[in-house]
Amino acid sequence: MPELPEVETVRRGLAPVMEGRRFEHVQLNRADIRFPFPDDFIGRLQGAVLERLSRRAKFLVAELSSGETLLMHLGMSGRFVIETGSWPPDSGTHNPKHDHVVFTMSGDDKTMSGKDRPLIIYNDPRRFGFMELLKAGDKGRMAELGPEPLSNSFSGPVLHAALRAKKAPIKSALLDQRIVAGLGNIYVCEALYGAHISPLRLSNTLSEDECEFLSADIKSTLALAIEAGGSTLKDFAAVDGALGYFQHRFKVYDQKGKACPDKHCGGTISRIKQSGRSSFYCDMCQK
DNA sequence: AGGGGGACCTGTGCGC
DNA sequence: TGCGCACAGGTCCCCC
Repeated sequence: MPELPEVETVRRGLAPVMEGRRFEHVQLNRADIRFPFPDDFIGRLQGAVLERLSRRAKFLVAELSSGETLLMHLGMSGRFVIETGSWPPDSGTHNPKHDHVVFTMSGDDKTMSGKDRPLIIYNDPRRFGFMELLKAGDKGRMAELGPEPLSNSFSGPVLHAALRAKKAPIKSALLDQRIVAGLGNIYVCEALYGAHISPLRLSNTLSEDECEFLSADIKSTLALAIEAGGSTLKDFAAVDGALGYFQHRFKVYDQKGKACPDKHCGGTISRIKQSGRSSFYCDMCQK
């Protein structure tokens, strides 16, 4: 999926065409993606105003005037495309085969005529994404999330405390959304490289200092990626189709066989499997 | 109870 | 060119 920086980039792209607008029409092209859509999904959305679009970890969180909250998760290959007019889009800019949800938002009367209302199209070839509608106070699938990495609730001491009782490799622990919420495979690899920590290290062996470095590196890696507009991967594009460019800055992710970016190191980036997923690292400078 | 592996899907890129 | 396999950003569920 889109990891935290990509979801934040999507949020920033969607906010101007969704916040303060009413769901005039909701179209579902199938009954389920990863999970079935909520009961009466269309009826509960149509007519409601999307008051605020925020983000928690990798979830998009839309607060509605009805009092309910729409959660949207992009899974591995979900993306949003903004169009105007009617579905299917006639622009030919994308294949509508995997368009699963189409939101037609109310127009801004000052600048848009009726037929120019924004269409927000959810496209997801692998269908690992999902949407939930929550009543007030219900956190749904966000219930177990750990601290938001860019907030003050996440720090070296907080990380150290969370890792203390964990025996799993640090790579697995950082992917565990209960430890810290929003990291995925790419940014875990990148942050561990920055902190000079091997993905193979067992979580409970990290010192307080190492946790301080690691938490700082997680924050800086994510902040830099958000600033760059999210990474561009095969299945990800910013909602307006603009390409991000953080991919050109990956130091280790998908860099197997390349020289360690640290000129003084002289190591080579390896790829190993951990819990069925690829880890990229330099065994010369990550210990 | 924590942790590892498989499942859920489609698409792409590679080697033969 | 075509086929088959490996692999892909995430999460959930089952089993040890």
